[in-house]
Amino acid sequence: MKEEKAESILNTAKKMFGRYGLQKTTLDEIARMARVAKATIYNYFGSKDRVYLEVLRREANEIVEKISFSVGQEVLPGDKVIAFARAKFQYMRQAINILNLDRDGIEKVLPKAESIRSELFEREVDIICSILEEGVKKGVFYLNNVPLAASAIGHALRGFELNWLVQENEEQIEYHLDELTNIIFYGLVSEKRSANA
Amino acid sequence: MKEEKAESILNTAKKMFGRYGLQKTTLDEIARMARVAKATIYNYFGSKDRVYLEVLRREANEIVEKISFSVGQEVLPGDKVIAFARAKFQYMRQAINILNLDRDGIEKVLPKAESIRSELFEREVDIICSILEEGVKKGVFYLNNVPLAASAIGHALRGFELNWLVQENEEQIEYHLDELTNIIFYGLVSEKRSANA
DNA sequence: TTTAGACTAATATCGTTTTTTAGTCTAAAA
DNA sequence: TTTTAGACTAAAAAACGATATTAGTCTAAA
Repeated sequence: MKEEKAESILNTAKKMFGRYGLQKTTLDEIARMARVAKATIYNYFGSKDRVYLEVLRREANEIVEKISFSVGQEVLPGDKVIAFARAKFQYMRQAINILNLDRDGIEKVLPKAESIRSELFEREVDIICSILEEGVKKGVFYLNNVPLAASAIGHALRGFELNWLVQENEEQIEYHLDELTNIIFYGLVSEKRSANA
Repeated sequence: MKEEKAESILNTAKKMFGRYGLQKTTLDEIARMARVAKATIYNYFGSKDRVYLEVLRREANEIVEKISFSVGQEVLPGDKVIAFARAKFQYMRQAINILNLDRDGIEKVLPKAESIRSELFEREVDIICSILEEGVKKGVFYLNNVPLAASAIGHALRGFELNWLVQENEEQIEYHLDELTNIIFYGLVSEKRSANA
């Protein structure tokens, strides 16, 4: 029941996979770096792929967790939307392996890995969905089809996510994201505006 | 001055590159399929890369042209935004090589090719920009920073573009796109709504 | 339980040979 | 003049076999 062993293995694996990728990282190296026997890794995870998938799974969970926390800090649905967007982009940075996953096009990598990626997307949409639902219930948002709207916003945010991998300047992302949330709030045709940049 | 030769070469090249990619397509094949001598291709284009880049350039131009036309058909700025989104996704389908370009992650391909891709993005943003500008001038859109808003919308649409490569069902895209434009118009906080799905 | 380490079978790497292909050239045909 | 077929070269890619790594197993000791 030495949980710390598994912990140590996964932390090391996360770093190594993040730096060198799935192929170029060997279990012998991970074992050496994590100061455990290779057999121990097999005891816990059974295969190299499952170590990798577990790393991805934890990254996804961590992101969802952190986003949920940030959203939970806010009270007003509007603030929650903004918190969501900010948190997502801030914490995505730490999910190196998930990030590399769609930098590499996903193709060659395990199908399971892609499903974790798309599951993350759906969980994000779920969070957006519940924010929107709350907003509608409170009478501050007006939407015909909440799940559809959530999904659309989710897709829109993906555009930033993927471009951001190339773009380096964090400020640019901030600006654009602010403008997008602004539009999402008030639309193009409303006179109401939040504080301008 | 036999323009038709160049035309034939480019049409054939577009098909072959689209089907087999840059690497797996040989100039000998293109020459054979286009019923011209290989030397003729070199007369016109000078190198294989330049043939490929010319194909990309034409695809980009065609898209911009078709989008501009579709947008031009509409009078109201709101309709123009919708026309833009629809046209973009409809005609992107035909730009096979540009599409493959970011399916393959762009990495391995020529740097010039990427610049054509990002140039296309900027031209699209320019179109959106002028639509928004017109809307603001006519008093139907309200925006602090038009270019920023245009860029944000452009990024948002990229999210669909990239996801759509994986998703097969065209209808889904339609639905989501409709919802997104709806949000972009009226925002989350406005009671005004267009006809619902 | 964990460990070090030996072990195997599959996979990847590497260096070499062979083939393909981008790009050039020429002389004839259009 | 321009285009063509085809020969040609140099460079890159594919094929291939030999070598080395590495995923995964097993064992006996700690």
